[in-house]
Amino acid sequence: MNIGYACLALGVPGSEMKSCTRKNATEERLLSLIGHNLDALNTMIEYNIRSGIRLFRISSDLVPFGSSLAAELPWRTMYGDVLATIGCKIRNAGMRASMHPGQYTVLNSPEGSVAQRAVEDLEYHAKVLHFLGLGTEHKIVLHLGGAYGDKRQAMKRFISRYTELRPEVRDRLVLENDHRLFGIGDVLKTASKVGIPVVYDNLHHAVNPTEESCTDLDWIKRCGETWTINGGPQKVHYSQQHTQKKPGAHSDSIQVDGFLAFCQQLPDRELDIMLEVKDKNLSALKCLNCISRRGISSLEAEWARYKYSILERSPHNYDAIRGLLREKDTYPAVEMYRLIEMSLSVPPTTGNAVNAAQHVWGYFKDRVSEAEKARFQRAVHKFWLGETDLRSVKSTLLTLARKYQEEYLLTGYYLYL
DNA sequence: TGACGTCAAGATCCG
DNA sequence: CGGATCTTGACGTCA
Repeated sequence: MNIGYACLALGVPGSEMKSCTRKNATEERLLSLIGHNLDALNTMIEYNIRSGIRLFRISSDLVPFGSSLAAELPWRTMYGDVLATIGCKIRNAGMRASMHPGQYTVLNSPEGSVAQRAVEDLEYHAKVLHFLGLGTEHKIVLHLGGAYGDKRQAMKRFISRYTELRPEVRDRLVLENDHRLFGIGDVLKTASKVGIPVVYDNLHHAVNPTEESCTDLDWIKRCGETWTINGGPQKVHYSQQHTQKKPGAHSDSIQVDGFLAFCQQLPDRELDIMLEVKDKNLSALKCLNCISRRGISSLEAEWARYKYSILERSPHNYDAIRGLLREKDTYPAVEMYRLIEMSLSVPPTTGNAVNAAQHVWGYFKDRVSEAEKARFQRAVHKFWLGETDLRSVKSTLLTLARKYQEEYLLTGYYLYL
């Protein structure tokens, strides 16, 4: 079973994507952005391989305005080497990549120009995967589109537009249920008419269920039948409801117990699970560490990345986790992540937050300029007085960590959580 | 016409 | 001036 995350990685220096607005989008600028983003993608792929993550969604913004302004630019030739390198790494690692145009790519729109732009957008996505040298098991996930007051008609229009797509696009396209209009029943009905594989999204289903009273497992089995041999293993999307926000909003992190319960009822066959969650790779690593025994050193590495975030919220749990990891012949993954989740669910007290920030400050306090020192102290002081929030203290520290290349802090989670 | 979702760019504010 | 923080942009549908 592969578990993956979408588009960007936290705590991976050099993986940041860039973009620009339409009015600043000269050819020159676009080409340089594409070069930068390909390097960033390469960095993320290398991180994934290092971390044992073998499922990854490539951001649609890899090529800014890829289906319009940049569509005719020679980025394939200019960046042929990086493209080949990235593709090789993905294939050699047995990693599966995917892409997912957003809610604004609407193939079934009654408006011809909207549908045409959707076609161009899908062609752009297929081009990225093709230029990377990836086979058709590396999919493009799409929603059915709009309803326009007549769902059946809208589903029919999707099918007719789908059949007109170029084979390069059609062979990669898979359909996902959405959280508002087309439930998994609608999607299966539509997809089965033309043989499109279906991605089941559990949270979309929870928010927008299909009439029939089926469990996640039932739907996953039914979707499984749509995945043929050359399409690769079945894919599902898994996410959890954010406890504060409106129904359908993704949680900040995947709760390990909910995830394990979901996994336990899965069919006994190959399945790729794409997590949709704010903390991205952090949850992917967590889930991987919890479903397979990856050695205590893997947990120690995780602890090193989490520890200041725990220190600022729960010094008690900080000690408890250190205690857990002291037993070298155990593998207390689930216990450790439960303690981490428990800690992260409460906001830091002012005193603990300042204490943790001072610990982190210790990494470069001897090297910084007087001005930087003053800036940090002022930020802490204002936070102490309640005049600003912790984010400003952390962003000051992040700026310093970048400037002084403090790898340990840049690859830890404290500055990003 | 604004909400929806998501990210970084761009604009502005501040010491 | 440089860095922190806020607002805007990009996209289409629907209330």
